[in-house]
Formats: sequence, structure tokens, C-alpha cells
Amino acid sequence: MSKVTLKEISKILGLSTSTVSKALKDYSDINAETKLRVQELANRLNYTPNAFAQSLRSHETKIIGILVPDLVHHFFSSIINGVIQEAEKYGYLVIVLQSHESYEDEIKQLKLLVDKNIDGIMLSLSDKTVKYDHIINVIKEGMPVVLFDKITHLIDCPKVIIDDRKAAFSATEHLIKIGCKTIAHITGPLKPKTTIDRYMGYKTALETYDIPFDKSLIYTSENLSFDDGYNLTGKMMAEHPNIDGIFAFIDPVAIGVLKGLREQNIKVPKQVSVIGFSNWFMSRTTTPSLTTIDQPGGEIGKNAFKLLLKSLNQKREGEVLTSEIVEIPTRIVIRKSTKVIPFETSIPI
Amino acid sequence: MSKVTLKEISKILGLSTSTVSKALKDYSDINAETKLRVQELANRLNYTPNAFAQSLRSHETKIIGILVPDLVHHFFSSIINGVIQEAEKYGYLVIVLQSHESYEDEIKQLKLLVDKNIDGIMLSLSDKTVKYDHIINVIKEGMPVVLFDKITHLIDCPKVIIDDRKAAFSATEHLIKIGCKTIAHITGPLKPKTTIDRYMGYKTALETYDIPFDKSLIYTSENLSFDDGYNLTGKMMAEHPNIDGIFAFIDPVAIGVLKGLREQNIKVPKQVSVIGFSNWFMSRTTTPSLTTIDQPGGEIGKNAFKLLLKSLNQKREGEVLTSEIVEIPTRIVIRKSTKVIPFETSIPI
DNA sequence: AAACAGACCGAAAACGTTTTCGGTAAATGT
DNA sequence: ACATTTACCGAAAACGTTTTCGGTCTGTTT
Repeated sequence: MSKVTLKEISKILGLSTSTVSKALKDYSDINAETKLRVQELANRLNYTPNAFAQSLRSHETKIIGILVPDLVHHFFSSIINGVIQEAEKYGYLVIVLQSHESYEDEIKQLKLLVDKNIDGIMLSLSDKTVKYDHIINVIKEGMPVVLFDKITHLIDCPKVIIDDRKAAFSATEHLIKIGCKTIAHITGPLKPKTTIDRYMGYKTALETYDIPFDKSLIYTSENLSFDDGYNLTGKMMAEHPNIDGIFAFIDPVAIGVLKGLREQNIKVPKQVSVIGFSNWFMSRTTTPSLTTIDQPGGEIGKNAFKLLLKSLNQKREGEVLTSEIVEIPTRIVIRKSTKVIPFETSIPI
Repeated sequence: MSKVTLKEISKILGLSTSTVSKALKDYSDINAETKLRVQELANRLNYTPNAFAQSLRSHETKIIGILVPDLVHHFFSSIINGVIQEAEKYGYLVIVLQSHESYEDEIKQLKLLVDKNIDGIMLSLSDKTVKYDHIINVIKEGMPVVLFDKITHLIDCPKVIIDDRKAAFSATEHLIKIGCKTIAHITGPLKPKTTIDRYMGYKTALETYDIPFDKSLIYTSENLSFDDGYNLTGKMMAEHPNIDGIFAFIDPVAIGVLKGLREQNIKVPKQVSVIGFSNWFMSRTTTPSLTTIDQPGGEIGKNAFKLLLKSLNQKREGEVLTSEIVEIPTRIVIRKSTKVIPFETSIPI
């Protein structure tokens, strides 16, 4: 029932707790035979050290926290998956929290983690967060923090990102290379840096290929939803019947567009090519299947944990924490919603 | 930098740590003025009690663990979401672990949680798990455990389930009511109870409506995947050209079927009605959108935490832990992949 | 004036571990 | 025979909190 302690083992064996502790940790100043006796009894009694007591002494929990805007998302859940997998290798457990895209919640949840004295924190900013004192303070107190995906360069700490701008450039470039002349872009609320970067990537690609930028070809999805994409399609095609390429900043919107176009009897990709962003699970199940940009969530998670681990070690050694930035490469996944481009199928970017 | 402790506060104020501790907890034997002085200083110094020390004394962590087969799943992530939300209300944090459908991993991860002395565990069995000693032992040691979704009645503890059999019955019944005569069922590897129950629900519905059961109408998807559904479609329609209804035991398979049927130019729902199970996010984005059974993951998670909390309280009070079973209702979501049934749109089951 | 009741505070033990610093006994060296 | 090393073990402090049990003052009652 109740857990075995060092004291009990020591009492049974007529030893001191110090000796028992040292025997279990294979100290050199303990007789080999004593060690054996202790270890054998500990095994028989199923002894496991009390984690609280250890933490109290060592100031380490072997627990880290991850705070994401929203867990129920393929992208974030695969990041968490990557973190958990990597953390497991080093004996760390992971507490998961959500900010629900709320600044106040982000502050609250962060405090919860800090108060639990966990070893480190990984977080992706909420879209509403525009002040960063709560995070900067936590770092100042000596807590290792790693930012990923939704980041800001106003916080000095290790970060894992994908280059949304570069990826959006590639997406747009792909549409250009298959011959699209009038390319619309569906963007979102211009708060998160990622959304802005995708917009910029689109613009840069047009410039690079000498296609005039037309602001009226920019549409905005407020809810990042399937329905938004579906509803915007009518408006887009009415205002610009000559659109032959659409780059949506996130897959569900692109899938909504696909459905909208089909209902208007506009052939994809013959008449209009559509490309999304994120490679959601369902994007390969649509008809036609969706060309999109793959963001490897698992890789982001793994690398974020690796950076955190590095900070943890630096802290233990009393070194100053570095602020490395790791960029995870994305790639374009070409499926059936875009016209074929000869001699190429998948371009790493 | 380093955290403030009771001792430091007491030193500054010329009090003992006991007095400071009691002042902060509003004990009645402390002078009101002293309390104020202490509380004010504690606030100014940003004092927060050391969680390790508290846990060491109280034997409580205010942390619980949840072990799921696979986090990157809409169903499981929404369960976890429900758990986290509910746990937050009571000041609990949640450690998330995965068994990856492996029996060995399940054992390993469970041990990790137990060794961390967390307060309680919620788990959904891996498909491979057929022995339950590792869990029963944990319960015997006094750890509160709640099972959800993938459960077994061989473990005596609180559980949260949906009635897969009843839900599958409704799904099949719906096909029957809209006039389907030859109804195929795609099932999976018959290990998890949920899969078996869905199979049984299908059979029971046929019996109830006097439709002869034909074993050759049962097909098996090994990987629960979109591709499986897609690939099985040809075989099904070749062997049984008169099929007019298909009940797939999980949405991605059903969506694969949808695509397969379209490629064979078989009209859905005119010629064949298709129903899935689980209401995955994408099932409403397909063409035609998929009729399916909704499993409310959030509700399952919330209720599982509530049961765990009850166990936690019972343990604290020294009472014997009860083994309540909560059944979460599912409902059929009727979309466009099944023919319409007059005078009914949504049947709660 | 003796006895008593509050009011207020502190000493100390406990939770279980780890690690430093001695200490004892035997073994080795001169 | 004495000094010194080696091998082994234990005492004790420390991590930070909580709570029991007294203890010392006042001030009040007979």
C-alpha cells in the first residue's frame, strides 16, 4: 500500500539511511556485499525514490510544460507529440496547457507552470498576445523558455520556427510556374506573424516574377474556417472571373474554396489551381486532393525540446543561456488541385 | 532570481517560520496586525510556496496523468482538451503520455506516472493490451485510476464509455430506415472492444429488422485508414454489385469509400448510402458530406476527470473508492451521404 | 493575591532524500 | 612498535513547508 522508504530498508538491514542511499547509487565507499544486500532488498520491496524529496533537494522535477493556443489541432497536437517523444528519451514528462488564444489565459497558465517549479517551458504565443512582459519576467527569474511557431523576436530566448515567408513564396511561385496569371490570396486576421509572413511571401513572389500586385485580389478569412473559404469563393470569382490561381493561407480555407468552385462548376485545376498551407490530414482526401505546404509538426516539437534541454544543461552548469534559432524546412506537397509542372514533382524549399 | 522562502520572510520580520506560515494561511491564533505585515511583505516579495515541500508533506501534487494510445487524433485530442479544461477549474495540471498502441509502452508510461507520485491517472487502453495486471496493481497500491473509451470490465474502477453497440445499431438502423436492403459493414482488427461492439451493433440491427446476416458483406480494414476504404471499395462492389448501404466503423475509411465510389461513377447517396463513425473534423467537408456518429470527446474527457476527482476525494477522506460507470450519449449526424428519411433529421440515441 | 483564561507566538518534528564530513577499525608501511 | 593509509559506515544538515504542542505574556476573575 504505502510506499517503501529508505528508512524502512535501513531499519530492516540494520544500516543507516545514508548507507542505503549510497548503496543504491553505487557509491565507491560502500562494501560490494552491502550494496548487493541493499539492492536486492530494494528490488524485492519495489522501492522507488520519493520524487518530492528528490525534487526538494535537487530543485529539479524532470517535468516540463508546453503551452499552446489550442490542442485540438492537427498541427499543434503533432508538435506536442514530437515533444513528448523526445522528452521521453531523456526521462522528462510533459504537462500540456492551452491559452485558447487568450492573452489573459496565457498569463494565468504560465504562472501555474512557474509555481509548480517545473524545469522549463515551451510555448507558442496566442494570437492576442502583443505584450511580452509576462514571458520576459519568467525568463529573468531563471526559467528556461523555448518559443516555437508563434513567436516574437522581442523575446530573447531559443526559438524554433518555420520560414512562413519562404514557404509562401514557394507556394505562389509554384502557381506562377504552372502558368497562373491572376493569383488571388486568402489571408487571415493580420495579427500572428505567421499570417503576415505568408502574405509577404505571396507579394515577394509576384514581384520576383514581375506580376503586378493587385490589392483587390487579397481576401480575408476571419475564422480560418472551411466555411470562410466556401463563402469567399463566390465573391472572388464574381469580382475577378479571370482568376486562375488561389493561394489560401491555411488548408481548411483552401478546402472550402475547392467545394465552392465545384458548386460553381469551375474545374480544378483545369480552370483554377488551388494551393493551401499546412498539409492538414484531410487535404489528401479531398477531390481533387489539395496541393499544399507541409509543416512538419513533429520536427518542430522535437527540435523545441532539444533546445530546451540545451538550456536546462546550461543552467545546471551555471552557464549563460544561449538564444539559438532553429528553422525547420517545409516542403511543397504537390497533389491534384494544381496543374502539373513538367519535369518536377516535389520541390524541397 | 532564487525564490523567496518562508525563512527569509521570517528573518526580515523577526518572526518564526511557523508564524509566517500560519499568518499566510490565516490561522486564528495570529494577531491581525501581524498577519497584515506578513501578507504584505509576502506579496511584495512575490512569495509562492515551494511546491515540492508542500507535496512532500501533503503527499499531493495537484498533478494528474492521462495516457492515451495516440495524441494526434481528433478524438483523443478533444478528450484531452476536455480533461485539461475541467482539471483547470480545480487547480490540477495534466501530464499527457502516449502508449502508441503498444502494451510494453503502456506499462512503461504507467510506471513513469506512478513514480512521479502524481495524484491520479486516467487511461484509455492500447489495442494490444490483453492483460491488465499492470493497471490492477497500480490501483491496488492506492492510486486512483479512471478508464475511458478503450476500457475493459476486468478492471474494477470508474469508467467513462460510449455505447458503441447502441451507436452502431442506430447507424445501421438509419440505413435500413431509408430503404437500404444490402448493407455492407467495414470493420477493423477485432481486438479493441469498441470495434467488436460496432460489429455487434450492426448485426443486432439486421436481426431486429429481419434482414438476413451475410458474412460475405463484412470487410476488414487493417489500418483504419483512408486508403483502406478506398481500396476495399472496388472489391466490395465487384463481389456485391447490389450493395446499397455501407457502414464503415470509422470515418476515414468511410471517406475512402466515398472517393472509391465516385471514381467508379457510383452515385452517393442515390445508389449507395454511406455512413461513418466518429464525426472526424473532415467528415463535413467531403463531397458529399458524410453522415456519421458523433462521439463527444470533450464530454468524455470532462466526465472522466469528474470521476477521478471523486476518487481523489474519497481517498482523502479514507473512504473506499467507488466504481461508477458513466455512459456518454452519442448522436447520429445526418449529412448528404445518406438518402433522406422523411419527418426525421437527427435522432438522439 | 491567587488562580485562571485568552491571546499570541515559537520550538520542534515530520515528510524522504542526498551528500559532506568525520569516525572507527583493520591493514599496511617504516 | 608506532604512524599512516584504506575500507567502510553513520551522524547530521539541508531542501521548504505544515502543524502540534507548549510557552509566555497580558488581563480578568474570585
